[in-house]
Amino acid sequence: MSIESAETRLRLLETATQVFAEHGYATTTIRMICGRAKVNVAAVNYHFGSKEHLYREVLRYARQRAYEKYPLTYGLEEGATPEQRLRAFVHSFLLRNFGDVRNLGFGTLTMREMVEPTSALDMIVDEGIRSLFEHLVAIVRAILGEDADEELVQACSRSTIGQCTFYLFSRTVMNRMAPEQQFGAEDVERITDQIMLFTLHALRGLSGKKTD
Amino acid sequence: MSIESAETRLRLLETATQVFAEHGYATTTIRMICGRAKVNVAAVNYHFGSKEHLYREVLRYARQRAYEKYPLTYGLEEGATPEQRLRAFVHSFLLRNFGDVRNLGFGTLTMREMVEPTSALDMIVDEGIRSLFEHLVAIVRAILGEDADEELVQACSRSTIGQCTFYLFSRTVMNRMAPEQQFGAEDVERITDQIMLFTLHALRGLSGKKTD
DNA sequence: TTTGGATTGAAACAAGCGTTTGAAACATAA
DNA sequence: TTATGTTTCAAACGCTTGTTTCAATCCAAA
Repeated sequence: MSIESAETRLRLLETATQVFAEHGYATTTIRMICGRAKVNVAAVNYHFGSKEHLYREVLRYARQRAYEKYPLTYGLEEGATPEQRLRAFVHSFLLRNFGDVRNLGFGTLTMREMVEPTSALDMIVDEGIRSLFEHLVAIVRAILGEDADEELVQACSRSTIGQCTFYLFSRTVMNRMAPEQQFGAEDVERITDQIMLFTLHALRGLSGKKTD
Repeated sequence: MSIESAETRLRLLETATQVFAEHGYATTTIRMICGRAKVNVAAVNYHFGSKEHLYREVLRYARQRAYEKYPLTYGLEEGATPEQRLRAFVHSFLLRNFGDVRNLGFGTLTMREMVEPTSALDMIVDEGIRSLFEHLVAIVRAILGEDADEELVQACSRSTIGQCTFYLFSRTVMNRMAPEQQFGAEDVERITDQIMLFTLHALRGLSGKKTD
């Protein structure tokens, strides 16, 4: 494979990430992607085999880049407290999913896949979401106490990540309801603070208790 | 319009609600709907004008039926406390959005519209979500205290509804990660309890404080 | 410079889409 | 029964889709 061929492939990957994120899998056409990437329509099938294969490569590509830049322990030092690790989790989650124009695609692509699953959802779950959630559960368990009821730990983990995903899923609606208050990259710090404030009060109040 | 014509129209509406909820607007074809409803493909354009007009009618229809059955004050008596009103809000939200097979469509349709907006999103926001959120904000303000910082009230409202929407948006993923623990209509009571437990501890902890 | 596989490009392909057509079937009132 | 407007139906319309074709072009090795 020549250098130029690799460049075409990469340009297709980058462009397709944007277009798939903007329009979703079904609505995106190969001609949209190729038009914006300034390559021939046959290039997708030559380099990736099909629209679906390109899409799967896009998902991998976006995820890898997002986690490289913002790992689960983003900005964390050795021997951090559970509270610090929770903050790093929330903060990196927000950054990874909509904190940067350059990896804008990842959060949107994942979100779309969750709402309108293609065959690629299993890949996303197995290669990302599962370990993400387990990471969170471990932190929540550490805060609640190691002997906390498992169902309570799970429920609190869902409540915590639910607050985070809200800013991803409800972005379009919130921006329409309160256009003066956008939720973008520059608001990540403030949102992190608010989620932490809410969550830590809840977890401390529940610490050492049983569910129901 | 004859009785049979009205029946055809209604059958199209019901069937279209299911199919749009299952596949989304773009992926759904008129032939899918008409095939399942056992009417001719021309019926959609005859009774509704176009696929898009049918879709908008479906959104109205699903919303009206869902709110009729589960209003914001579902099961609430006069003079209820803010905590009781919050519980009714969470409970009715869950029931309305995925608590019943008969109004399965509403939550899914709204969710899809939020992630992949069509021109109908403004309608959804103006005729439903805006007042829903304001209703919640009023409750949260009552719990935090009337002189609570407005930004804190807003943030806590987002954290609260974020927990609710999680069970809607992340359903596909949660069911894949833990197939033995499904989140369906029979789990609404338990989920309501868990959200309330988490949220009330957070709100009580924050009561009377300022955000920073 | 010549050769041969890799890559690109314009054009065409079959299939499926939303929509339209016009005749047939139906229902209702004179 | 006849006349009139409504509703259904099979078929076709024009268009877009993902994909394929095959000649033109490129580029490194011989």
